[in-house]
Amino acid sequence: MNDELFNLIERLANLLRQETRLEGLSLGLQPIQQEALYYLSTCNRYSDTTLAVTEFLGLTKGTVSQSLKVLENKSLIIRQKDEKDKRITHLKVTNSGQAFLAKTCPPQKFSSAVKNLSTHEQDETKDLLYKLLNNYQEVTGRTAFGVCKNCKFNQNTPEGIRCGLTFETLSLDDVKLICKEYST
Amino acid sequence: MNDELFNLIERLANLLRQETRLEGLSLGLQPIQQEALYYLSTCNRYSDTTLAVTEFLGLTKGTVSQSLKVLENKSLIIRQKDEKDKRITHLKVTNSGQAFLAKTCPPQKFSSAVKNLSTHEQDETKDLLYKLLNNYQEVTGRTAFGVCKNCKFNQNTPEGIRCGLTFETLSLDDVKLICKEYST
DNA sequence: TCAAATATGTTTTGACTCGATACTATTAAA
DNA sequence: TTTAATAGTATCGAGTCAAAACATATTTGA
Repeated sequence: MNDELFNLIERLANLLRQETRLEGLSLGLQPIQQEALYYLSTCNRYSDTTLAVTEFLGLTKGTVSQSLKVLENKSLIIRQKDEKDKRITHLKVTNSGQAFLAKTCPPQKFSSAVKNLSTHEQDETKDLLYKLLNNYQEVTGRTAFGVCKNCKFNQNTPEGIRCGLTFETLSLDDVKLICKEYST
Repeated sequence: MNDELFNLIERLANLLRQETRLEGLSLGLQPIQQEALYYLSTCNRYSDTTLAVTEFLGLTKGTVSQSLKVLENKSLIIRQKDEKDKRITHLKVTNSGQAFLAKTCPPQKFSSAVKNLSTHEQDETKDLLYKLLNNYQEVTGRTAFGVCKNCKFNQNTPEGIRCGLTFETLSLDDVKLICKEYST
């Protein structure tokens, strides 16, 4: 059974990677670079660093550093030094980066395939994969990476939404993003 | 929605790849080489060629040829010339190849994660991913790769099970394997 | 019948990925 | 104030990958 699930996920991932390779051809972007760019477009301001990308992709920081350099050279991201901690550099997706992602991510044929499932099936698949991923992340002991508003540190106070870790106020857009400190 | 599904599959695949990398360390096997070996252990005698592996992994035949050379050098597979068509070479997994796969494929932590789902959830996930993969393969126009016994060419005659394409008799083990001619 | 087209597969080349290691700079801790 | 930890970059070598050229074997078709 886990055999079959393993096989299915591998094959879906192979197809995705293949389509991603084609979509990235126009800008000369490799699959892994597109994944990094996509992640940066979905994460919040606590999670837009080289190290966060490293944990998310499951690679080493040296490797990721190189991929990010490519994205910067192509003006798809820009670097912003952190105000308080000068070791940290924030990575922000530029407008042309957003434009590229809007066209290519998720790949068109994948979206078509998803649309051929019923709405109920789509929801069901999402829930189940989410459970599986959570289990897997727990077993491997990795950073969970979840959506801010579902996090146990997320506090809805009379003065607005707040993060219980940083004590900063969060906007309605903020809480939709992915955070590396996510915990349940 | 397809955004979320895309993201989930990518992340599961990243974790799998990472674990695969670790598991392959003992034999010096790269993730893609392990995937090829795993495929060869699950496919039938019509689908154990360089070209079939190429289609399955979605790479080019030159690339795959190199990965297979590594597997052969490590005595995890052997080559068998086809009797009828001398262009074709069949790739068979050796005993040590099978032993390696039994230990590492699917990765242990992934299996643990799957076991934390209920039996019903596991079945449900499998069915949904199977549907999604089928849709995706259809949209991309790729070879489907399905299990022999579910194929429209599979014929259950009084003289035994037969393939309607090759007209060869199939054993009970044969029909459990993956075939590149699979069609519904 | 026999040349042209097609199919299976290998080899080579160059761009890129990746982990490992060593390195710099900044911050935290003892 | 040393010492350790954190964030990140640079370099190296092994390996992936697509593309192209190549070698054989089979099929097609005039």
